[in-house]
Amino acid sequence: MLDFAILGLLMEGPRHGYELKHALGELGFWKVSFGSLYPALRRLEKRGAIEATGGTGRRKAYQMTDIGRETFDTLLTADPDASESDRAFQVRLAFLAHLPADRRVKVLEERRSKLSEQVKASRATLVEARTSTKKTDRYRLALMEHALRTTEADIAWLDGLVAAERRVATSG
Amino acid sequence: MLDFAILGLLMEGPRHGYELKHALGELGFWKVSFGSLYPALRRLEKRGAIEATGGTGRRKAYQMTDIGRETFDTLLTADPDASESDRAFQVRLAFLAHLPADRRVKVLEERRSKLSEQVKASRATLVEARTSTKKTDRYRLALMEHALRTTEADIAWLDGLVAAERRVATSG
DNA sequence: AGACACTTGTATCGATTCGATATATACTGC
DNA sequence: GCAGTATATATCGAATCGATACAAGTGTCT
Repeated sequence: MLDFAILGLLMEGPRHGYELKHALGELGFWKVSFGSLYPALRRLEKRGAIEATGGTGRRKAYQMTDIGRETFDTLLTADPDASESDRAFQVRLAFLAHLPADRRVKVLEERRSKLSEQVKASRATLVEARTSTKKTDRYRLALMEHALRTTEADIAWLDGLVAAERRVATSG
Repeated sequence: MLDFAILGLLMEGPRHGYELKHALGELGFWKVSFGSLYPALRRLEKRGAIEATGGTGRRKAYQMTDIGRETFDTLLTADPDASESDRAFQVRLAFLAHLPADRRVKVLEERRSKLSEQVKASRATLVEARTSTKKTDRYRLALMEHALRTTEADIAWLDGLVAAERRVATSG
């Protein structure tokens, strides 16, 4: 998953570790640690997916290999199973532009339907908590409500993305 | 952190592993894996913070010990450093009721100020991305905007909690 | 009654990721 | 020339994940 993210970024040109960390951090949903990043780079290098090209000074720039491009494409194309984590989806979305335009909406809609399930379950739990004889702690109730509202907001956001996608498809 | 969550739940009475997992999952922000949970239970047991009491059938119910209550109180009272993760905050919030009422607002406000910082940084990055010569990928832009809006919503939510807190303080 | 699926429940394995820390150079403002 | 910050790579131990195994209990269809 980190591997996929790294490969995605390297698709646009060589980068060194520090740069990769910041590029990922800028996306706003994940501050990768060096303890994850450097091992991941070595992992990818060992698999032959990336290779180090001399970088200026201390820098060690990495670039894609043919194997890397293949790996990226495989991961990108593999249809996401139901157990995909939030983070995995967001990473996938970050590189969705690499997927053929006609397959993008499907990714968004599958995510949407997963979140809808979550909302359903979440609502049921809330009702349960509110009507239960022994009343739930108010902070925990607040957390549950917040989680629900956040997921609903995520769905609305996805709807916006789908709409934008269709707009681009018809106008382009 | 998981340890703290487990202790917090056990403060309200004995539970077995499976129950703990579901109770945490219901909060909506964390589906703990068994691979985390069972080792955590063994960890806590070894430290003497919890002890197994016979449970029905296969079940192994755990309950707090004096050491456990001490540990929980220490973790609860320790003021959260700046590097506290999202999850750590949410867990802390779940058990905020155990903290004396007059100290709760401070926890919420510290969290708020941390998120405000994040928003500031996030806005700057967004402006950068939008005005940059080479335009940022539209999906990545969407992710950045969404992260920003989510954080703003979190802040509004916290404001609501603070308001509720003060209301309770004056009325009670 | 027997067969089947599903939920409940504990447990462990390897791999990933985190958070902290070490180390050192480059640049920036005073 | 000095302090402070940003840049940069690296590694360690511990926490967590995701998958999987195993098995008892519960319901339900025929």
